[in-house]
Amino acid sequence: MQISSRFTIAVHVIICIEAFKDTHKVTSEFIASSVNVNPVVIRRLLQQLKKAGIVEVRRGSGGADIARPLDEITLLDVYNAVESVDNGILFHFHENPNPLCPVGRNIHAIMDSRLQEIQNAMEAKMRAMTLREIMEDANRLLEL
Amino acid sequence: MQISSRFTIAVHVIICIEAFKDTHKVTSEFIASSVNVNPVVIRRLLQQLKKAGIVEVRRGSGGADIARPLDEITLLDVYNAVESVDNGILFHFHENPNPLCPVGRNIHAIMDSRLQEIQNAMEAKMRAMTLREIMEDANRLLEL
DNA sequence: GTCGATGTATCAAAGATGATTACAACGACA
DNA sequence: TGTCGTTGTAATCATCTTTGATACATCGAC
Repeated sequence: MQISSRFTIAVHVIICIEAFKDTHKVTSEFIASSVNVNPVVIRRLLQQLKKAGIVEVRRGSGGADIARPLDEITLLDVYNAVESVDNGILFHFHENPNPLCPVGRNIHAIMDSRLQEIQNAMEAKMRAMTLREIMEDANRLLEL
Repeated sequence: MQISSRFTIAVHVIICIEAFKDTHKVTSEFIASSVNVNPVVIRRLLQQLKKAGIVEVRRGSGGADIARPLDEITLLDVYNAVESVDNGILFHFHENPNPLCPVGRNIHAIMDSRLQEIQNAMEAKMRAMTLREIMEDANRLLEL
């Protein structure tokens, strides 16, 4: 099972907002045409990013801005803003292991800390990547 | 989006096979009652684990065994056996970014290596956890 | 040949995703 | 103040994935 495209789209959205902030009014429709999805999908994502304090969106006049310095936004912030489900637990556990079986009774005690450790490793990597680094790479490519 | 319960169920299945190998015939029905799912779900999982060389399943007489030493089976082996989709790519990318937009044209170049790095961190953790360690923890709990 | 179990097809139910339409509310500006 | 472009959001739909469930041919041991 894969992590949904909302995450990669969200990064795409942020890069667009930053890259075109001086030359275009970056509306949901503008972003949607770069990502190639429906504008409503972008608006919904922008709402999630706004709730997380990552972007600001202007009603009426239209357009969006980044809400805080790029080096204070990590990929984990973006991920949690748009993907987080069920208290941010990555691994879905089968719901009702049989308490009458010794294994069923103890499977959580056996696995929970390990699953958490795996998730921590992934999140640590994401936390170490800031939008600033990503934007620097992007600018290098966009200028060519 | 969460990783499906197939992964945690698969680990549960393996622990059951190992824990009860001397005292029960470990059939799909037996395992299903510990996990609390339909036996067919277990049989499908056993097929995936068998294809990965992790378990052996006996037709006719019934029952399953672990196919190789527990310290040569990692959580990553189990994960790949039952969850792997789309060449093992964890992050689903939006399909058709606009090649006429500089950002759309370069989004893969900007993100692919970073996404891979995140996935690598997660897989490295899983590779470092063997079924042997897990079984040792399990035995400690099951004996109480 | 019987019997219990596996291997697998098929269908249904439920949940998530993303596309799309529609429209009220908003803010800037003439 | 009224127009206009845009956002915020609801509603609906098709599609996909997961899981549950039934059914049954096939297998291996006895």
